[in-house]
Amino acid sequence: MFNLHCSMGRTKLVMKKIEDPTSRQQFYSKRKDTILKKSNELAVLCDVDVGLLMFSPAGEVTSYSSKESLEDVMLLAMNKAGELNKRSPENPNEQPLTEILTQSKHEGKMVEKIAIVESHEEKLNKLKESLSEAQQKIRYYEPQVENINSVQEADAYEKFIRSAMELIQLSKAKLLGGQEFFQRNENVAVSFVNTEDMAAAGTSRGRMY
Amino acid sequence: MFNLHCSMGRTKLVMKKIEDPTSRQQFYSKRKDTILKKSNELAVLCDVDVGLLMFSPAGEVTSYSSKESLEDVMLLAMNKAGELNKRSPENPNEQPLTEILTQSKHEGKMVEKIAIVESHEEKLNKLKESLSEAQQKIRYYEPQVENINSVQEADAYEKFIRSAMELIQLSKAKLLGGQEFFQRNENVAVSFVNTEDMAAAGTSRGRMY
DNA sequence: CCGTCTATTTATAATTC
DNA sequence: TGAATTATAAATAGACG
Repeated sequence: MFNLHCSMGRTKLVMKKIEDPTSRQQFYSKRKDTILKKSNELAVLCDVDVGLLMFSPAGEVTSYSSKESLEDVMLLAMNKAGELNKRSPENPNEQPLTEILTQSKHEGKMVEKIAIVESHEEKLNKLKESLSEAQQKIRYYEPQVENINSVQEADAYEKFIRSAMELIQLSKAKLLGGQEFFQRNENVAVSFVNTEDMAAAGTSRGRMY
Repeated sequence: MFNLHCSMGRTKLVMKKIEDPTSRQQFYSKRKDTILKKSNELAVLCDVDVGLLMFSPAGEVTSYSSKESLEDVMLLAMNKAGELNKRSPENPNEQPLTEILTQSKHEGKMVEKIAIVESHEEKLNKLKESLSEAQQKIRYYEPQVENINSVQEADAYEKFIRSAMELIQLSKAKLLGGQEFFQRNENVAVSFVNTEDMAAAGTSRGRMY
């Protein structure tokens, strides 16, 4: 139900607490630096305020802020939040623009993500279906000999495969000029009797029997 | 001396404010998501507390915290040491941070959603691969006559299909007591010569000529 | 404006020294 | 053990639609 993996490098990691303390601390140190670096890049390149707090597995605090102190950034956010609380009492209908912007953006994104998840679920199911269908079909063409228990069953498989063979033979005949309908190959001879079977074979695609 | 550049991709960027507002906003959006994701990874993999606050160029606040609220993380840090207490806020907690708390929850859910999307994408890709493989195989068995342009091509298909037929014939022969290897059917006769072709057909999958 | 693609750079897990 | 190396995955800038 959740993201199982993350990260680059030789292999992917499971999104789950690293149990070995040494590895965990090592991991933390590296990743912490990267996040710090990227936070700083964001703050500088976009000229925005960023505040960051991280606790190491040992409890050591690392903080970053684009302003003098992290508190300044927090206060900014608090003020922002406070602004959102202000409503003009005389005009209850009049919502502060900032509130509309921020809230709707959040909601919008949530809805968007949920939509993506749903669409993926749909795609997944369709794909699974297609795959299962395709694999079923392949079972007809590549039957497991040990699973065939009767001549009738074998005949059913054979019929199916024969339609494919007929298609090819037909194709070859056409390519050779359509003159010799009965083809002879180095090591295989196939003869056809009527075209009904061919037609039937041609339309038998998609559904099995 | 210092890091004058940053980033991956086609070129390096100068560590300086992006002047074009559109580019800046675009840059912010992408990078913000990455930092959120990585912060979450750090929190989960290392089982530590992380708090993050980012302002967009437009002033929109994005927050993340591994705890219920960013406030919790902040308080943790404040209790930890005076490191962050350079300035004691003149209006301490005059405004409860309910808004931030709410936003944190939103972001937390966002992270979760993003994770789901990613795991789905992974599954999707795997399925697509399997399906494409299966369909490729089926193309050998159900060639589109109109797409076969040479006898050589037709021969390749034929060999492939023949191996399936041989399997069936073999199976039938066994079921019938292994006496008649050459089967005769109502309207089609197929004879086999050697098994080399089968092997060849079996390995020729993937690419046609 | 927003997604997609691709070449390139970064980040980094595993491994080596 | 831990710093350096290597192989691999992720991030992402720029281009295109």
